[in-house]
Amino acid sequence: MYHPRELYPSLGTSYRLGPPQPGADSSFPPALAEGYCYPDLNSPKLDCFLSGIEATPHTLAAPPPLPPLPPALGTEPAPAAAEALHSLPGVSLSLENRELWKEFNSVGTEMIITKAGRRMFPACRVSVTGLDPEARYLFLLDVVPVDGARYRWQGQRWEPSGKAEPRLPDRVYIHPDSPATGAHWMRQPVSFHRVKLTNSTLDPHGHLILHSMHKYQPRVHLVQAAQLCSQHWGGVASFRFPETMFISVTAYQNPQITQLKIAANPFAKGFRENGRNCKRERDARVKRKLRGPEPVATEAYGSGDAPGGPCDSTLGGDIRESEPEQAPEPQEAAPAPAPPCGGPSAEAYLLHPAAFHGAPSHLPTRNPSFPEAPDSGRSAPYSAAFLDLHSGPGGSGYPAAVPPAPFASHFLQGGPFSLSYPGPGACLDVGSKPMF
DNA sequence: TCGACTCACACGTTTGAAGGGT
DNA sequence: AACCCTTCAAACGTGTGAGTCG
Repeated sequence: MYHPRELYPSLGTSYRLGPPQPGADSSFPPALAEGYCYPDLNSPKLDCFLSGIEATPHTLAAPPPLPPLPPALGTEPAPAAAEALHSLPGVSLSLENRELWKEFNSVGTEMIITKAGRRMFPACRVSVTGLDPEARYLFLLDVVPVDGARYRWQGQRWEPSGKAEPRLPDRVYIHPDSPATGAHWMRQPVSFHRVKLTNSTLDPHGHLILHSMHKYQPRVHLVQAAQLCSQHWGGVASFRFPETMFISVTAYQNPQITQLKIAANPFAKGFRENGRNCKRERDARVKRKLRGPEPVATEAYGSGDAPGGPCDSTLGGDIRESEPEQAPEPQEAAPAPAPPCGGPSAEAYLLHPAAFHGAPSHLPTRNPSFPEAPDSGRSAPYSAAFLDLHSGPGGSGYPAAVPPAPFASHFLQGGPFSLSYPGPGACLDVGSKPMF
């Protein structure tokens, strides 16, 4: 694996990547292994469809040492403007519901994962600026392991308790509006509330597959794509927000998180203090049941807005994100009647996103010809069964102002992209190392 | 025995079809 | 015919707690 700092020494030392710093985070303790290198936190985990881009795998240099981890979650200062880099100059992302995330993060965010798939709450909701209004972009979300440890709740806090499980198939969630114009994306916040997390390794629904009791970091990727069936992808930028880090669980461990979720998530309204599903009411129901038939409840059941209950301003946008008035212009989103695109290509990605969501018939298979990454501890990547991303010029249709940075080569080799501060609190990642 | 996981459950929210009015 | 609005039922999203598994 390459590290951008080695490839591009001019980036300096504050590139945000590295092992946890002891004591840096009150909620999430440092990983077990001292000096553990983040597997690929700072590289877009899109190798599920990028790994097959090149016919022959790279010969890898020894992994360079990694710079330190970002400081405590939620307390991270804004990165220095000159340290970020990507190939979409001027583009910045900000986390819309940052306060809510920070509230969860201060306790230690947990995300339920189930066999059938569970939504993330809070959801990643970002607003973007600096896009070319005319150009088209894809918005992607993925979740990568933060370290090589498995965690256990010790009553008061999360403690590392052993090595992490082997890496699972990498999956990427594609925002349903993709591809859409920059104007569309900048018109309103972009919400990923439909993303579902699962612990089912054979999940057929395309949910993001995670291990329980592991720490993860969501990332948002922005990819410039000239058109729906584009053979050439343009600039790429990847963002992560430290406050969105979470531990995946099958049942909540920290009661504080449970209370926060109930308070903030409208779907859990029934569990609030005055809800019929709150513990007191449920206990009462059980007692009544034991005594006899439950009388019809006629008491005025409150609106569900518990006193002091949440006023999650993000929910409206999150949940109603796909409402008609926010739906893209027909020619913008145009996900429906797609022209036939033959052969493996980026078109396949756009036309068959399920392939990258893990639909059974399209699930990429491991490519044994690719050697295992030397420093990641991960298994060989999944080959791109449907994508053959062609780099280079020729009919991309990109504005001249945009560097002709082919998607594939960007992720595979990195590049001397112009620098741009990603937005308040956001850490901007860039694919600067080969994926295999 | 214990921790992690699964499942059924009750309840609230969201969604979209159906119907009626203008 | 084309809208707009309201109603309603089904689907979906929640946390809970009992049961299961290793």
